Amino acid sequence: MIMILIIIISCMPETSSDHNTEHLVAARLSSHGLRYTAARRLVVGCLAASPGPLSAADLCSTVAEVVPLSSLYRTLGVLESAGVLAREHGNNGIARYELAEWLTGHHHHLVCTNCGEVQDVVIDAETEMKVGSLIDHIGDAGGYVVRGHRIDIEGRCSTCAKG
Amino acid sequence: MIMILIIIISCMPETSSDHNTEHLVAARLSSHGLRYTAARRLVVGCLAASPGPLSAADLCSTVAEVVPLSSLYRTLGVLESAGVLAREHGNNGIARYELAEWLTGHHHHLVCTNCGEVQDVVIDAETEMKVGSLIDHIGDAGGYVVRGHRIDIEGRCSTCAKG
DNA sequence: TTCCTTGCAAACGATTTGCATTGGA
DNA sequence: TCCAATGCAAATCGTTTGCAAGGAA
Repeated sequence: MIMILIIIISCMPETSSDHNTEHLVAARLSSHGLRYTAARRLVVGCLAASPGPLSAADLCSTVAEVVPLSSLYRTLGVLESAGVLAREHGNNGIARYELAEWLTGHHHHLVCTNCGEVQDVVIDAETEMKVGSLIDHIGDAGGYVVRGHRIDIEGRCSTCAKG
Repeated sequence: MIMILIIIISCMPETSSDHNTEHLVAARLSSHGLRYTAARRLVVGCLAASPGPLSAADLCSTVAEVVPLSSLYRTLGVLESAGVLAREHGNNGIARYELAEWLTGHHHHLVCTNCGEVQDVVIDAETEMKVGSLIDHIGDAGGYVVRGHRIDIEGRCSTCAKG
């Protein structure tokens, strides 16, 4: 089992920033009195390597051999409440998880209305600032104390647009 | 039972535009070979009168005496697939329904991160155009054929901000 | 008569949880 | 040793569906 784990981990793409992510997550968990176990590393690694948020089922297809479904959910729950992960719900009601923005940076989502794929997009700083300040004004006008925003851009991904 | 229905309907706020909505919905359903029954009128009426999307449970608390839960879900399903309603999922995974944008106009949502309330907001046309064109560019750059967008403004509603 | 609609109860599926066990610091 | 983490099975809960009865055109 440990060997399987090692194989899976060693097969995962790894960038230099991943090392930093690992370190930050470890520190965060430790400061919450939580351990950074193999299963948790595996989940964080998968999410760090993914171009967009993943559902429990998505993750399960990668980690099922080492992490049973119920443990996967528990892992996701722990990581979410520690602020390491963010959860969101697509239009089908299924939860998807991604690394929290303090780890990945602020970004938005391209959502394919055909195949359901979700892809991260980063907006250039200037545009983000423009959009952000417009949005903050709108929130204020509605009597809200604005804390943030989510933008989902809906359309057809390059694959589905061809069909 | 019919009397209860009449009482509930007659208690609902009704604006001049609601009459138009009724008419448009009736036409849409009819063109799909569907009937605009009392239960469906009731649901459409509730949603038209609401300042934001409602969950099945929200609706149920209003209509439970006349529409059992399973029928409510069926009603919502039929109205959605006829394009009368749009479904969305809050961060808790529970489905919320609202009238489709061709009935209400394009709008966005203020989401209270504390109490979960969702409120519609309309952005003035000029701002919407600016934001919209920025968003379309971003989608294009990501290889998407952009069809629309959703903006959720997150913060604390005026009630929760006081606490 | 035909077909849409309804209601009840049962089924589903994603997610959560109780409990006993394992394992790391 | 102590407490967090795990695995299994069972429970939850929002939502869907099969089937038989009701109702409008």
